Amino acid sequence: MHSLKDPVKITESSERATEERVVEQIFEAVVDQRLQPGTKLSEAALCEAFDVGRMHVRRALLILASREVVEIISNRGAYIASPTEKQSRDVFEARLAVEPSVVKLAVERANAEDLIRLEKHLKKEHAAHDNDNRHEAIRLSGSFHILLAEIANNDVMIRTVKELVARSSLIISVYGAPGVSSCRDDDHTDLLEAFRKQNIDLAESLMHAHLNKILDHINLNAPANDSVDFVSLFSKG
Amino acid sequence: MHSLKDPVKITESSERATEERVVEQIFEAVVDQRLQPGTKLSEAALCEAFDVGRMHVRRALLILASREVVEIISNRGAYIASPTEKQSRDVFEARLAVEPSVVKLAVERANAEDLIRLEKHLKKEHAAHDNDNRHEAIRLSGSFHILLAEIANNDVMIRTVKELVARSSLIISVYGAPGVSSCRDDDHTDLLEAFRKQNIDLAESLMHAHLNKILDHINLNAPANDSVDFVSLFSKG
DNA sequence: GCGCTCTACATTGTTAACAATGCAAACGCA
DNA sequence: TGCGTTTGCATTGTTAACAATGTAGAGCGC
Repeated sequence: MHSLKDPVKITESSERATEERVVEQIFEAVVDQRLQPGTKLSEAALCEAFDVGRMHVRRALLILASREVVEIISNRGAYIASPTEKQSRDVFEARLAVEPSVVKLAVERANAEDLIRLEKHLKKEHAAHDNDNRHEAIRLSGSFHILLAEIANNDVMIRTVKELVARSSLIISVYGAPGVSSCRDDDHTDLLEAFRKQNIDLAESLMHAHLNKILDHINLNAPANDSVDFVSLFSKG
Repeated sequence: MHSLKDPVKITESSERATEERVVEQIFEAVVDQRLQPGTKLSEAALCEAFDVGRMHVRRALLILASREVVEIISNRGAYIASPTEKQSRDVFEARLAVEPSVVKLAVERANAEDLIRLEKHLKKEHAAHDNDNRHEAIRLSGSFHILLAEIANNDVMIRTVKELVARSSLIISVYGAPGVSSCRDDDHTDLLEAFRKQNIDLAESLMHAHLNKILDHINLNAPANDSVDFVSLFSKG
């Protein structure tokens, strides 16, 4: 068909970047809490919003469901997930297991350029906070953790952290103390200090403490399983 | 339509368990190396093998691709992934980060019943080894790690470990020393000992050592990026 | 009016036909 | 014979129609 005399790729790439793009966008909207748990994601609406066919929308929803960011109920549609208490505990347990290692690798591998990226990011975070730009602040707060995984330069960790950050946003929506929506108290800045000092142990323990602090603002009155606790449910208080 | 007088659910669940099933099966085949890297997964073949429609096959492949166990190339089809060196390093880095935490939680939470499950599993592993049942041995060796995540009772970790174990099988296929296909040297039994003693630190360090031992049998002659090393490629020897 | 049933509509799930692309074998030409 | 081209087939990608299910509202008996 087209040989040497056809140096230009015709289709460039129809590729399946389509659903990737949709997934990304929904992820972002979940992270900065523009999409709340329980929100229905109707196929028609998404088709219009992203200007893509129903097939791509359904495939995007399937990927999101496989990451437990979206729940698909047969014959009823797709909804932003509402994490159960068990799921919430699993997510933060996983974050406590993974993210200290992420930050360890990040400190080991960060170069001058990475430090600048971190600085710039923190400036933006502070700016968003000062301007009371809530969505932006939450988004940046989450993407700080993702930036660490990028500096660690590990694709598995990047993907994992992205998922866990998104789900954390949902957890905070459901169980979080009202108003408290992100790490406001500059733990992130302390972490940058640890980067500058190349102090791995410090960075790890800061991350550990940071995640526990987030967890402190979340109200998981943990029965071991997911059954409803009728006693506390009907006790006056 | 059907009200009180219809106490039985009609459809039981057409649900999307269809693609879940296909995903599971392919995962298993990858883990025990019946499916090797580069193997083409044609839609028609899978439709026949699992007796499902093309739609479900495509959706299953999409999920597998999102876990980087298969690679989908536009207009050419789906193939079992051939991990690059970078990807391989990422996978084992992630395992080293996650699995010690998994085993830590597992030891903390294991009850008598769990110990029995572990014992039974190890017996099967040994039996498979003694009978030179290679596929079975590899499968059990992988599912030991998954069993630990199940005992840890953390769904995120279960899903993560499943993915990492499957990808490890692919990595071993590509970069592993021939013949060495799994943890044969009873590190798993040592781990059970740590469970019995409820020695968390021991269990963590055993897991760490165990993963590093696997890594020792893998030949990642690591250039920092994935570009081909033409110098060594064309040097005699 | 209250509750139930039934009907009409909206949404999701599935299938099948069609379009586009890649691949391989046959052909032609030097 | 070797290389490039062409042509036909096999496979994947996309769309649109159809089937099935859920939902809301009207109708109706009590």
